Amino acid sequence: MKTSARTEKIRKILRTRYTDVKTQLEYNNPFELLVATILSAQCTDKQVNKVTDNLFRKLKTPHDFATAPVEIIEKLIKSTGYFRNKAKNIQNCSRSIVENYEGRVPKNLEDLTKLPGVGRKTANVVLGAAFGIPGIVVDTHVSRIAQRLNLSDNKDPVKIEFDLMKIIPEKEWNDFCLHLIYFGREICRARKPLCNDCPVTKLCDYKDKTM
DNA sequence: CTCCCGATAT
DNA sequence: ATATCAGGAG
Repeated sequence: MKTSARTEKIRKILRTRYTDVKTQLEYNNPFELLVATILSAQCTDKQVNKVTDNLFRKLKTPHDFATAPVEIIEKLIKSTGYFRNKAKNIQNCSRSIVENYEGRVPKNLEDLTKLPGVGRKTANVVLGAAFGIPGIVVDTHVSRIAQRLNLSDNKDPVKIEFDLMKIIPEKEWNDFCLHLIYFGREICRARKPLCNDCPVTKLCDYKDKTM
């Protein structure tokens, strides 16, 4: 089967299975989403929501985060892991937003990725969810599934990003990645993927070796 | 490449 | 005990 036809079928199956997808992160504005996404590195969304609920009650604006003692931020986000790096990054990120962007989260990839602690994955999450700007979000799920479904031969996240950009219509970029993420959590899990329950198994050559 | 790092599932 | 969780920086 041609790659495009196979990709089309995969997209359709996932689209049908997962309607109305969105990030599980809880936020009230672009800045909160940025902070929540930085916190979500190597951490579940659920765990992030647990701390941001309280965090955003104590600290609201970029200015609040820029001027708070970093130890306070560390304490508030500790349970998300990597708390020293994340606290420092969130603070420096907030300072940059205050100093360089008039207190507003920039709306383009180039400026976003200049912020400390913000890579392409985080930037694309914010662009997509907060501003409706299309982007391919390559996280651990997207990376894993792109390889299992043979949508990309590459292991480098940036190369995967560009591979997917070529085979997915731009308007679908955000939803497609969310579909893969939902699919990755439910079926195509890192450990013990549920190949027997998989809706795209006929389009997939990957077979779970642990079964 | 290594380091950062707590919570959870298996 | 170990792998993994919507990664990024040095």
